[in-house]
Amino acid sequence: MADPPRERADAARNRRRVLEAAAKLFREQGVEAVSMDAVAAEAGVGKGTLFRRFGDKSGLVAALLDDKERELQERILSGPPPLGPGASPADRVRAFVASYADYLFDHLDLLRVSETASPGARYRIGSYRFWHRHLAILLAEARPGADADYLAHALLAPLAAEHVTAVLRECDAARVAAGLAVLADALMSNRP
Amino acid sequence: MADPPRERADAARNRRRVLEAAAKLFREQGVEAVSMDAVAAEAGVGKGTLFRRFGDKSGLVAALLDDKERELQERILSGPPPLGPGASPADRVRAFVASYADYLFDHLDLLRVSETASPGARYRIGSYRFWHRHLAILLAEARPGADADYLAHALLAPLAAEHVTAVLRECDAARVAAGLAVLADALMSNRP
DNA sequence: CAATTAACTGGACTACAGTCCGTTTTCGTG
DNA sequence: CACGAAAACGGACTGTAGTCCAGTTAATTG
Repeated sequence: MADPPRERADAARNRRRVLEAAAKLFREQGVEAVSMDAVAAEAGVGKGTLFRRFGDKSGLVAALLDDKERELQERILSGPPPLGPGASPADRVRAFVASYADYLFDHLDLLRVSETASPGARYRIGSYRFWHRHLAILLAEARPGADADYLAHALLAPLAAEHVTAVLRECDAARVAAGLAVLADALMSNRP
Repeated sequence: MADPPRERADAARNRRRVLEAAAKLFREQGVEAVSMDAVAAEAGVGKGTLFRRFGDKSGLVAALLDDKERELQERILSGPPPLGPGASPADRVRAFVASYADYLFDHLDLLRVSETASPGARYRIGSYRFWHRHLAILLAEARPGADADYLAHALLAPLAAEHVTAVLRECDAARVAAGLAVLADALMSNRP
């Protein structure tokens, strides 16, 4: 019934070429310095192809991050506690914030570009929805009565790549991680 | 000794023209839709002049916001408590978050452009420094031992115009304001 | 294996941000 | 008022993001 719409061979070939070219240029020159023109040229592909496939730079970078991101999501959905299921909501929130911060520190440049390439990009990407949903469920469980949906957004705000980049100019990574933990703790405690 | 370097008459005239033109176009077409070319044309001024004076769109918008921003800063520095001096640090933080949120809701479009025109713009503007410093001082007083500097950044993160814009697509302003209050409360409570 | 068709391709094209630099204007000084 | 330096002007110029569409190519079908 549902025909499986397979990816055409040339399309697959070009996708691979583009991702390899992008990875190479980003490694050599830094993510921000590389233009889409340059990626297309290095990949031996027209601009139209590049944009048709990835939408914009944010999409291209997101494709490069896909594996790492999926791995973190797997650990959340079915990995060992406290990040995975089994621990208390409070512990899982703390574990998420810590793990996400690690992920962020490791891929700060890519994430910053992916989140800021177009206005509001961060909040439209599928993965933001994932992180938000995960936190909202845990917060609702840990703090019944609170506006878990909003608080999840608020807790993700200081995890924005651009925010962390700016803060890292004054505070080192350890302070940021510790501060985030304090913030998570504060939010998880049911205050009078 | 220090010669007072006055602003030249033509410079003043053009500055006024540009700000009037920008205000008009922003009002008519929305901030995002107006190009710098259009502002220069409407003002009857060359692009070079526009960029020399305001740097980029972020700077132009910041100039338009200047009055409102200064007013809020005045109220913080010397207005009545709890926003101004005299109230407890916790109350002043709460009052700041509420007042800043109002300011944000009132000028969301301008602020979003001003914060996102160039990468990291938000954190370079002088006013960010002001808000941060204010919060850091209050937090240090209310939570001795905590990393007030980092926590001030973290509390400003969900007050980013782009963040609020994105969240407003799901939560109305009242929920955002209430959520911010909860967040501020959580941060001010000295937990075990 | 030829015909069909849907998807993919690539580069010319538009619009915008931001720079550069030769020219013009202002304003203090003699 | 004339002059010269400093400041400001403005528009041509460069580089980039993103669009568009006429031509090409891969899969499918009889």
